[in-house]
Amino acid sequence: MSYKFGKLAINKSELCLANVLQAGQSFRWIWDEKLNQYSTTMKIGQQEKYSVVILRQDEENEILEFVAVGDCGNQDALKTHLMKYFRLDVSLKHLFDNVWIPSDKAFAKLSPQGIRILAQEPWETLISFICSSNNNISRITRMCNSLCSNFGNLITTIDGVAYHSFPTSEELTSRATEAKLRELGFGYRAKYIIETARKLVKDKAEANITSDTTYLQSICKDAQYEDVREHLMSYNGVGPKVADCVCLMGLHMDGIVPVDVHVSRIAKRDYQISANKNHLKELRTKYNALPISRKKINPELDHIRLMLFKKWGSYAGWAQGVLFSKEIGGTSGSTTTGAIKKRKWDMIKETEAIVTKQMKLKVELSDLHIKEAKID
DNA sequence: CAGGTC
DNA sequence: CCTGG
Repeated sequence: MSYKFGKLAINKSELCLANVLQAGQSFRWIWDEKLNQYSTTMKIGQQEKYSVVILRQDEENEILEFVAVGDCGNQDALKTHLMKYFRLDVSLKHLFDNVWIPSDKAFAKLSPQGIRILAQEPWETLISFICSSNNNISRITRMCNSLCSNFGNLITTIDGVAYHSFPTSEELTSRATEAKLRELGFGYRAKYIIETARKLVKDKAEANITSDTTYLQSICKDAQYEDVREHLMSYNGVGPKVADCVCLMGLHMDGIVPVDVHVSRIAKRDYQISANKNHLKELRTKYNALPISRKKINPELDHIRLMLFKKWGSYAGWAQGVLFSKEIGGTSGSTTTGAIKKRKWDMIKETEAIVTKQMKLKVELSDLHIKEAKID
């Protein structure tokens, strides 16, 4: 079967599919080794229905090709959606040259490798990262796909591969149980997923909102980052690390650095970040007013987050993405055969990043406009 | 132990 | 604590 692909000019140093789709941000892109393309299901634009989307980067590495299966009449909508999903309004070259290299020597010997932060669907991001706790990427990938195939809706089957939607909070509450999830190998996270889905259904009803996406976006409205994180941590299985992942990748709070063991190691080893008694006391006082934060936040890790924000600025989360990729190197993703394979780290030759027309034409983000959360 | 949370 | 590499 062949499709009519749309095209988007984008240099590989600005976007490298292998480096962003299989590096632990998203867990549901399927890589077809033979066709050298990626596919998944996603909601396009403001729609609630899921479509199968196929992506590939051509040999010259300067064109991103895309198609939504069975939706060929609406190529522009997909193009607009992908520009938001990949955040093509943000130039990595600009961040390297004008922000990170001048302020951080570690970036001087690095170059943009097409590693960027995605704007993912927040509900899927929340559940995916609940699954990520104390876990490895290949199992997280299996779990996310298991949620879709067991509790999502069948969208279509292509070349023998069945594509499902990511289940909504209602679908999870009505179709899944903790016992069933345990059988499927979710371990102790089974309870977190069920309870989070239930609470989201309840929260949405109280807010009179039907869409998971819209609801989670609505908690950012007129809210500071600290309040958004407090709200996210009201869900079971969501601590500061998971909440920050949702803020960064699901709610596009670009300055948020999720602090895990790796980032913590980088911070101490390469940046000599360490909190003194005053710092920690200040943070404890600050979170005293927020009952859940007070309970869940580790002041020492939160201090690292703040110091890295100070170091890297309003796109600190993106800087973390770059360094993190370097730290853990290649990782695994799923393929059409279901096998989890080691991924080759996709290095880019040192070419001058070309700011494409699409980059200059800043994407209209009107329907995504969420009041920028203030970060200190 | 694995990109934490209870 | 679940599970698996």
